[in-house]
Amino acid sequence: FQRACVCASRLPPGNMSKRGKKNEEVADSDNGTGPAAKKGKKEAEPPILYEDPPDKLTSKDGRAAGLKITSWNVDGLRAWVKKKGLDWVREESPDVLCLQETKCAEKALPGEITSMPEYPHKYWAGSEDKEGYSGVAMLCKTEPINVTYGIGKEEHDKEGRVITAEFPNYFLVTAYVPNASRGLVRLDYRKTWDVDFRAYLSDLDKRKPLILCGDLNVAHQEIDLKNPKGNRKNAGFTPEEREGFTQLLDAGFVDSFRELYPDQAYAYTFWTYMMNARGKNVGWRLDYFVLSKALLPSLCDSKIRNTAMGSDHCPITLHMAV
Amino acid sequence: FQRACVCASRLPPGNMSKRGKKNEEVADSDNGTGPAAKKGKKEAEPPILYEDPPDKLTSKDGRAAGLKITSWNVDGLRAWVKKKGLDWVREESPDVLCLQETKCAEKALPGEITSMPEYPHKYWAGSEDKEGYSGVAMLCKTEPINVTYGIGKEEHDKEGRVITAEFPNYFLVTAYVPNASRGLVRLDYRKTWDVDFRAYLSDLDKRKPLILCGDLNVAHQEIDLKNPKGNRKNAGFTPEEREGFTQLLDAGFVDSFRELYPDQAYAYTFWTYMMNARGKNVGWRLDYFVLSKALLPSLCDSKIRNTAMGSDHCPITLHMAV
DNA sequence: CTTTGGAAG
DNA sequence: CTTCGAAAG
Repeated sequence: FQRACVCASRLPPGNMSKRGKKNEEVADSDNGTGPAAKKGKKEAEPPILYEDPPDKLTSKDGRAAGLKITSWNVDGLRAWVKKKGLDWVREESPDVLCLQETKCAEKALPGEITSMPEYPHKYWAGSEDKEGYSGVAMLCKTEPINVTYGIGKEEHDKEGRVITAEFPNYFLVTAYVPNASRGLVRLDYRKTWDVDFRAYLSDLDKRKPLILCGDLNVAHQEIDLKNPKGNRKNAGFTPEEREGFTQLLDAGFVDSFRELYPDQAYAYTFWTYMMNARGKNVGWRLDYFVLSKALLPSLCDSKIRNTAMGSDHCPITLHMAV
Repeated sequence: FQRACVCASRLPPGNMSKRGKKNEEVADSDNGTGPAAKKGKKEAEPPILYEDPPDKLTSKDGRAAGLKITSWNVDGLRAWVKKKGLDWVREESPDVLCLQETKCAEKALPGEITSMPEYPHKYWAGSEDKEGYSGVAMLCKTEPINVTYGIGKEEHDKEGRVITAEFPNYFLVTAYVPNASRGLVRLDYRKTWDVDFRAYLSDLDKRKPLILCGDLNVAHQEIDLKNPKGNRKNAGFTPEEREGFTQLLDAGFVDSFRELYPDQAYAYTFWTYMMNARGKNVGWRLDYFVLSKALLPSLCDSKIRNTAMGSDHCPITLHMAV
């Protein structure tokens, strides 16, 4: 049942050759190492999988994890519910559940989730214009002090992309960052978003440290996707989007997974449904827990739950000793 | 497995009461006879089903059936193929198979049907403007003398609704007649169609007798649908559409099923997918084999294959001694 | 490849 | 309720 693979190399993949197709998001084979990498047909090399290690439940300074947050781009809440996503959530049982790409108006939400007693405090944001587009949600076991929607800029706040919850010791922000789209037709908008979103987070951070989670729609470095060479001109791995993420970190934030596992390759959170990408682990790390530096001492673990099915993204989970 | 019911009353249903809803196409219960027909909630009366009698394979004048034609509105050829519609067809094995609402461009046809060796002669007509709309097909074991598309009037021939095949002793016409639509927004067009289509058939009939089959999108008389009272203002049972069919018959044609079974109620070929209409046999007879009067002596049987699944219509089959 | 709402039935 | 193509990812 569980994917095999134990000894994933700790180094990023080597030379990526002959991109084939045109500008598709993932290359089909393109692992290009070893004797099987011949010129002709693709050789069906065994995929290099990634097995997330057991959860570490203490911080560096020895405090016990007391806060568990899960984030999942569900790619359509209703389909995801039908595919038993909520069963997995009940098993995982995080204190806070953050969802992206719900694609569902609040009035069309399935009863299975609106009636979930484990999470009495539920917050929904949907796209105001296009039904069934974008949308994020936050479900909490304990009630936040305050909850806000959007990032305070009219031009960004009509697509249901951000929910911010204030808790006593931190802000929790969940976000579904705009996709630059095929042909990068929305890259200019994305750059504006990145600037404004970073400003929003920096302002919050002045008041209280924050945890940002969600689908940030960028693979930061080459190690964060299977086929970096072939995707430099594709949405999610353009220099502009990568630079946006770098600038976010430079503003005083930390990529929790990369902080803990600086050299871990093949660890992805998204695989296109096309070309059996997930079966071959041809993926991207697009989903993150980003922390204010002040929260770093409380970080226990940052997990990638890549055996959980129900979407083209897998869930990620954060353990904090707060 | 097979639907029960043997003793369906030979009389049309009695008083239809309290229409409920607004102008939905089928009423939910509304059978309104017997002691269970009380004022309040619907009582879940057992549905009156219809079991088609065994095929009669000789004509009145004692000749053996030698031609078998099946007509089926498949409501989307690709979905119908996935639902094993072709398995049923292979079992039925008609000499000619006529399909309506294929909703499929010729280049998108599934290989399962384009490669079917039992039918070497295949003819396709699709909507020229809207992909995935309308469309009819005819598959033949033996090659027709000639095949034409449409009814020879520009204004009607862009939606892939008619194929005419000429055989030595008859024309075979398959048609998907335009639906008058919700709110009867296309009833005016339908009336024009009915006039022109009737003229087309009359012209053909002067040359050689014809068999017309397909989804004619009208229930002719009250006996031809479960809820006549409630549907007088709905597409498929307006006075105008019914009169169109009457005028067709007056032009020298015969409704083969009604000819053989003049009083058979509850015999339907279409049930809306909504409200479990098929399970309750709340249906309409919309699919017909209509014959030139000259072919009446050759009529053996006109069947309703209402156990065949895969569409919101069931197939119908004609046996002729030609 | 898969989700969604929209048109059509 | 179910089909389909479109937009989006």
